[in-house]
Amino acid sequence: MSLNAALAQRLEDIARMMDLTGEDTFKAIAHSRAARAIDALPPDVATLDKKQLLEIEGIGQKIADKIVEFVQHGHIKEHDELRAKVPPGLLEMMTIPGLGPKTVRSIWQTLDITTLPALKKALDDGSILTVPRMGQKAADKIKASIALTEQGAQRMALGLALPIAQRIVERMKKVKGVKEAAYAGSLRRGRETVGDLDILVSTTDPIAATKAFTTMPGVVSVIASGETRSSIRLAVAEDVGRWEAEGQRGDAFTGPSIQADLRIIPPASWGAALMYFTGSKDHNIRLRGHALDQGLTLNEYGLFPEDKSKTPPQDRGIEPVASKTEEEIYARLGFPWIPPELREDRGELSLKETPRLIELADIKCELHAHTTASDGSMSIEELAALAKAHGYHTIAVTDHSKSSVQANGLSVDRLLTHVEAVRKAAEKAKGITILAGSEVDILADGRLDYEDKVLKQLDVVVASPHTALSQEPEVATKRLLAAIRHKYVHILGHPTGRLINRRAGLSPDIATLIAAAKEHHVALELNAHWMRLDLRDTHLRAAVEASCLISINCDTHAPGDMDNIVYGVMTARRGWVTPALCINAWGAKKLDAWLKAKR
DNA sequence: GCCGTTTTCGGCCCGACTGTTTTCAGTCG
Repeated sequence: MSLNAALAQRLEDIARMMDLTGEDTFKAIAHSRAARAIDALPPDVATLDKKQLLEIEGIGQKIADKIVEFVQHGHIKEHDELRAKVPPGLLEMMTIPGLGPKTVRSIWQTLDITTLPALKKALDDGSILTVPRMGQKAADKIKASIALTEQGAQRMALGLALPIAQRIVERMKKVKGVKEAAYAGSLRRGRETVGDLDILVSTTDPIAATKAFTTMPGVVSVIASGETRSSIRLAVAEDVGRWEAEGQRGDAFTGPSIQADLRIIPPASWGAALMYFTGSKDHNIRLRGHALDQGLTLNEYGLFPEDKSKTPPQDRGIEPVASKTEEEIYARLGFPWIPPELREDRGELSLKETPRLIELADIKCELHAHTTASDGSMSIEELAALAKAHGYHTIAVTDHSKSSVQANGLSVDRLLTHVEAVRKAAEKAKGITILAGSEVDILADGRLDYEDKVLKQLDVVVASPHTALSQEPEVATKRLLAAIRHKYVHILGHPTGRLINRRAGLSPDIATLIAAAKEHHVALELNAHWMRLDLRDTHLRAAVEASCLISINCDTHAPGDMDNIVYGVMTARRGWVTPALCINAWGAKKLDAWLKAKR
């Protein structure tokens, strides 16, 4: 775990323990906000002095002192003191959906329950019912929620969630009375994982839409169902690398599932609702603040004049000043339209105009792909045909190097034979450039898996770490720096080696890598596979600020893999990547000149 | 605890749904 992540965890724990001890809620919120700010921070906090810390939004004198204390001593006194007061099991209890600080505190003080097993016992023997405001229904819900958490319900990867959401949207569009349907939430913002699916529908027949939603195939339970909102759990099943909603299941279903929420939106409020439910929460809070500054109030029904009344304006027949489209609401507040991927309260409201971020149509080549020579499923010709079908001008054949034994990596002899075959295919190919390259292993000590005289013969070299992915951050930084500084390396492939929800990967000092990559004209890869998305959004943002080159690649092994570019582009946009900085968006000539400059 | 183009004090986003109440607290997003 990186220092930033460890610190963010401490601050978040402080916030949660404050909730539990009945401390001022706003104090807890402030710590929680600071935790998120630290978590999204590209530079290592240890490299920042107090003055720089204070420049970060949401960090003031007190929290800055706590950060300095953590960096210098490895712990925070206030954290230690709270830990002494608050049993650790309570924090675990609070991770159960539906169990908030008030309820956990109430259970703690009434029954002296401080662990999850003790809570389960109280739920089973009925003693939980002696807690104030705790009835049988609430107890049943908590019980079901614990069961769900224990079976490992975690945030679903973007690449698994998006196809499911798209299918639900298509289904809802066919329901009688439905005018518009769309997905929102973190999925629309392109986050690497999503907790649930937010589906928005505007319709003349809310009852039909609600019924269609709560009874569609795959629904295992209906969590809530009202006039404007319904929540369900959907069973999902693996299907050729994707997950999809399965057929109807009984109550006993305990397999993987995801929550989906339906919101019924009045057509006149479509833009306001889309904005509201797209979030992020922090972006919305920031926007509302700006609205209040201008004597306006913003909710999911629109932007209204603020008049301090307790009854919401839409319930008093007050006309919004903007509500139909996102564009008009942003414009009325004095902002350009902000692309969903940017709405994370990371400075996007300082933009004077909508930035020209990278788009799917900008991608013109794939520079990291495998064939049957190593662990891919396509021949050179099939790979080239696929790239051509995607409208690309160039495809790079980059099979694994010799140390990747598990991936049938190529010995020097096999590589040279393979390069011959690639060159022959390139001569015959029409309308596409085929490059001979390698995805060469960066060995644990930073050396590359082939000698220089071999690498020199290749058109493109992608250097990637595949083993020793638990190295200490300092060792990993040195290792990757060595690869970046290597004179024949073009691209640093999936730099951290992480696998979402499965493997943390390396935690190198990203700022150092970015500076070196910039200096040595090396592109940092954003591996577009939804299991990787490596580099991640915050790293990319730091790279963009340093004008470092980015390469978005699908790491293609099989025909469907090139479609993962969607997730790469979404992630790149979250990192504010522009077409100019993305070498895959360059024309063939510019790319060729850049590649040859290293030979 | 943070923050400030009316503020260094007094605010801090806002609404839906559920369950336990009988007018509202808690949680979520």
